[in-house]
Parts: sequence; structure tokens; C-alpha cells
Amino acid sequence: MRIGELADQAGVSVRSLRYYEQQGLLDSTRTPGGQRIYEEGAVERVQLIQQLYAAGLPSHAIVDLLPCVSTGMVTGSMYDKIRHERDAIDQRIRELAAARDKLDGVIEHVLRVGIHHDGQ
Amino acid sequence: MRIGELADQAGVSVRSLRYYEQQGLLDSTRTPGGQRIYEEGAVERVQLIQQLYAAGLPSHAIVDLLPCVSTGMVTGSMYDKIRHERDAIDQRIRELAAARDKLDGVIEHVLRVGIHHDGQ
DNA sequence: CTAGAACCTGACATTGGCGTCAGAGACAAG
DNA sequence: CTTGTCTCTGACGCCAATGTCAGGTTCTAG
Repeated sequence: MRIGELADQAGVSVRSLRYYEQQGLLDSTRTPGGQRIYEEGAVERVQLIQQLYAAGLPSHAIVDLLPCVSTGMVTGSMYDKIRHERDAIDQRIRELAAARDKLDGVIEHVLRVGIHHDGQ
Repeated sequence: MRIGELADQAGVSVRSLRYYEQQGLLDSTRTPGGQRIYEEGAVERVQLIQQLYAAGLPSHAIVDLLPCVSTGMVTGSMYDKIRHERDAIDQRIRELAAARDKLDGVIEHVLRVGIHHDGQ
């Protein structure tokens, strides 16, 4: 599959795919003319990359973790890193939940007390 | 209180406080000489700003929401925005949880099967 | 064979929150 | 008044992921 098709199927831009490759997150073979060719599995790999990006992991961390996550092969230091990133995500979830609860507080307050117009 | 003290108490940099002011998130009075003076409540306001930033809200969204969150005064359109941001945060939490579960899967796998050395 | 679509590399632009530096003014304490 | 610390503004830098543009090459359909 060529880069445009992978981009469509994975829902990311062509630019991003080239960037992922540059970061060592994704590899491809090339046609004799130099165009990138991907295997089927690339779609899921890209989606996994997106998911880890969405979790706020910087690309160098993803470079470290990806081999483990996709193959289940883990060395000791990798294992520590995974646990560390996991905990960081967990922490982040707690912060987000706190912020959400703050907004919920406002929403509930409004439901109890009603809308206060204030101009606008 | 002056800017350095506020920075200390709120746990952010002086630079950030000036930036918040520029974004319309924080206000101050000035001494005749032009130095910023903050009231006591500023500490909590800054912490709230930090919390919303941590939740991934861009500053313009925080500008919109802050008046409501801190005063409980809400107009109809503001209410919609709050609900919208709340839902966005909730969505983000779910994404993070999915990523965390992925890592947990690897961790569990390792605990079951053991560490695979693979070079390194 | 040829037109047009898709692709290539390389480079510069952007966004956001903040670090950091320079040069100048403010202010508290002695 | 002086000195040292704090503050001021303005500007540039940074990082990371991506957009975008230019100028050229490759592939595919007719």
C-alpha cells in the first residue's frame, strides 16, 4: 500500500507518516523509484502511534516503547519505562478528572440555581 | 502582594503570570511605579488556571470559562461551552485510559511470561 | 507515449506555553 | 543617597507535531 492510502485508512496526514518514519516509529520498503510501500499491519501501527501521542507521550518515549507494545518483548529497563509512563498517564487522568469535576460543579450549580444573565 | 510572591505561592514562574495577564486570564492593579499588585485571591485563581491548562484547554477557552467558574455567573451560551469543554475532557480521559490499558496489557504480559531479553 | 495524479526531498511556517536575556526603572533598608 | 533586589517591557528562542510550498520524479490509465 502506498502512503496516500495508508494516510486515508489510518486517518492521518501524509506529512505525519513521513514524520513518523523520520522519528523511527514506522518503517517502509521502497519501490525502485523510491516511493514508500507499507504492509497491511501499518494501519494498526499508525493508530497505536496516534493513541500514544494522544496520551501525551513524546515521540522519543514512543520510540522506546513501541517495540514492546507491539511485540511483547521487554527488557528490564524497558519494563521500568513502561511502568513509569503508565503512572504518568494515570496521574494525568486524575488531573483531568479534577478539572472535569470543577466544571461539573459549575454545571450543577447552574441547574440548581438557574441561569444568571449578566449581559451579552 | 507582588508578582514574585504570587509566583512562589502559586508555584508558577513570574513569566507565566505575566503571560496569563497578557491572555486576559489574570488582572492586577499597578503601583504608581508600574509594578503589579495582586489580591490574595489571585493564588487560587492561578491554581485554577493551571488546572484548566493541565486539562488541555487552550487559553482562549479558559478566558471564556474562567468568569463562570470563579463566580458561578453563567449565560446560556457560556453554559453550552462549559458542557462542551466538559465533554471534551471526558473524551480525553477515555483516550488516556485506553492508552494506559494498552501499557497495562504489556505489563501484565510481562508478569505472566517473564522478561524477554532481546539484545538491548 | 503522454497527461495527470501521486509521490519524493528539503525547507520554512505555525501554534502555545514558557525560558531567558538585555537594558532600564522601582523600591526597601541602611 | 546608595546598594542590592525586584520588577518592568520587548524580543528572541525552543519544542513538537504538522501544515505548506517549491521543484522535481514516479507511477498509472488511456
